[in-house]
Amino acid sequence: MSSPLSTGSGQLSELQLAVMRAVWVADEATVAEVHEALAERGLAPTTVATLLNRLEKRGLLSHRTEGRQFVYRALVAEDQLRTTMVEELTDRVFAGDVAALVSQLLADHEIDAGELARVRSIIDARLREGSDDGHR
Amino acid sequence: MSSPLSTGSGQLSELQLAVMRAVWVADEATVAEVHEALAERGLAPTTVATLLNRLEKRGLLSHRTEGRQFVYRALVAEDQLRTTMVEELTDRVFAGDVAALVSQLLADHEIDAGELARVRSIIDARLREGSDDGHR
DNA sequence: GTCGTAGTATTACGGTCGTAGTTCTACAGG
DNA sequence: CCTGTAGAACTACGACCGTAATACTACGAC
Repeated sequence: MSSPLSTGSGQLSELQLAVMRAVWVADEATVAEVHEALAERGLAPTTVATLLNRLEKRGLLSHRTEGRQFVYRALVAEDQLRTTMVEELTDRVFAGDVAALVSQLLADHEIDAGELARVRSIIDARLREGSDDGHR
Repeated sequence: MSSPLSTGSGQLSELQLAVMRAVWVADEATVAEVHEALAERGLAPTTVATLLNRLEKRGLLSHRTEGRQFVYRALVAEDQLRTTMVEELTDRVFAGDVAALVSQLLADHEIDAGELARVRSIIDARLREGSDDGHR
């Protein structure tokens, strides 16, 4: 726990997340590849380069030089980022009360029964697992 | 559905939320009162005034003049804001997959059995309620 | 060796946020 | 009437975001 995520505001914007996603799915990606992946947004290539640059400065990406282009890699896993962002929202908006957040989610959304059952089975598994080992 | 929240990025920072909270709990609050409520942050009174001002411009607050001071009121309910913010996170980070978000929450947190049971009962109620009326 | 060009580095600009100093205005006390 | 002062209005500034134009550099083809 020393990644830039734990160092405070791990909030990424939609766009930044999109860039991260492009890198995640490709595992490694050049500026051109990320630009291509975000093609439908109509961004200039230099814009994408700037984004990657700033993300690297934030410690979320790193790059190596291959030929004359940069190949970026993520320094944080998607799960980590998700966790951090969810956690921050939970703290900010629900004062850390996870159950309250879940309630809100369930209350606000038209979740089909299948999804609900899925979630419930997750909970059941958790409950059943009891505290036999606490946490992995 | 025409509040500023539905109009795109309803993301508020920690500080902005704190200000909103101060107004929400007081129902109406002067600059001085909000400043007082946020006292532990050690902000200058003018800073608080600026915050309130900008929040008003964003359409989240309004004020009336009483004597020589401003009395602010929230134009959006806390629930609305919560809903919007959670929704945005769900979309951004989980592509709208609420169940995935819930899974993540359950996986990442050490939620005590009581909380889990609470959440599950909410789900059960939902499931039981079936689709008898859909939504009020 | 010169030059086109791919691709990075630098710079920019308008917006917002956090933060607050400075200025203006008008009520209250003398 | 004059003035202190409370409190709002205006201005500011560094940081970061979205966006990108422009500048630079070096490889590859002649």
